[in-house]
Amino acid sequence: MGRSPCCDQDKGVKKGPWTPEEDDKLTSYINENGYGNWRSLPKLAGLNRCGKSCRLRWMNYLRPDIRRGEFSDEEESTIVKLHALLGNKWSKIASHLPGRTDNEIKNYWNTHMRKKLLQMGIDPITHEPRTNNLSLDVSQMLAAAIGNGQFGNSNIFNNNSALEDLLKLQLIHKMLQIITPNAIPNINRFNTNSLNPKLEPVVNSFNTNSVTPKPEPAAGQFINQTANEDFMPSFEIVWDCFEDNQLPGLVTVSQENLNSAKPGTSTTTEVDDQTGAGMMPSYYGDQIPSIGSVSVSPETSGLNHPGTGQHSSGSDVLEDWEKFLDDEASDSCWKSFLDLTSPTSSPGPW
DNA sequence: AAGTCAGGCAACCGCGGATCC
DNA sequence: AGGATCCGCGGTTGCCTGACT
Repeated sequence: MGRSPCCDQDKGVKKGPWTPEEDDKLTSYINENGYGNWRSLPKLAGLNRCGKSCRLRWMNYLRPDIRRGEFSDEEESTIVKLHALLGNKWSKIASHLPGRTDNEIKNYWNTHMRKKLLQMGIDPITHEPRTNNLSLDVSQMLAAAIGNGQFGNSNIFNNNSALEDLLKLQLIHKMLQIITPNAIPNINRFNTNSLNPKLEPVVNSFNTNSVTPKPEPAAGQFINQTANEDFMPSFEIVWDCFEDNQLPGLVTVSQENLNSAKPGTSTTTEVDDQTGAGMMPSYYGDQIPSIGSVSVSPETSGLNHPGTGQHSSGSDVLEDWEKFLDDEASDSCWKSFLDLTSPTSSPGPW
């Protein structure tokens, strides 16, 4: 009845780092015979190892199609998006990155990308800004300036990855919201391409410039995002898997950037095929994107309402902002921005 | 030069679903 | 049918290496 004991129960099997000799034995055995039964493989290959260990070594290191080395911007972008969609499903994420292993992606995420997102003020778990939503309105300086291409040749977008650029842009936007609540347009989507960054604001329902105005809340009224539909902004949740390439609460990466990760393939199709379209509604059911998803009057912003819990979020932004300013590249970014927005600069769009 | 610390990564561990007997 | 085992996955550990003091 049943099977013989698992190899885990074998006594005296070697553990720890693999030697080149062991690698050779495993590689040559699999090259000759293939793999299938990992449990019996070590004995047949002449290895004093657990089958599990052999499988891991082959899958994560010895496989001929393994691609090692730095992750490209495109790969990073893909990982972030897939992680936002799938969570810590490293094997599923790896299946979209040819040559990369789940273990490698997991390690890369934990050591590099998680840190990077945190520095940018993004929660690596929820993929939402570690801030709350403050009132936005008026000047549209950021949106208009970039929309007019005035930043097109500036240093605001350096030779960073598209992801870094987008996250920095988002942080600037968030900071401006705090500095001048009610003065910055709500922006749902940041579209960019590597050469000519372009920002397309999706006007919020409470903006003075709103296209489809909705009733203002009473002064002092705090809006519950999910409970009060009347005050729900007309934000566009258009993250149809990868159709619009929008991270929840984050930014929209251009299709061009995404496609470049896997030329000639449609990421949207792949994800749909493997996860099913039904995944998205439940996802959004629990995690409504926050940037641009809520608009409140000046009176209802966290800055004016201690105790709403929004202050701590604001200080998070300040911390992130300090980190951002510590970044050398930010210097030139800020200069460009301040030059543009100072009274002595050439007339802006506002 | 030696000691300490932190980051990166390969490998192990434990769990759960799939499969076998 | 149900217990035993396999397989794959995600989380965690621990070693190695380079930077810093």
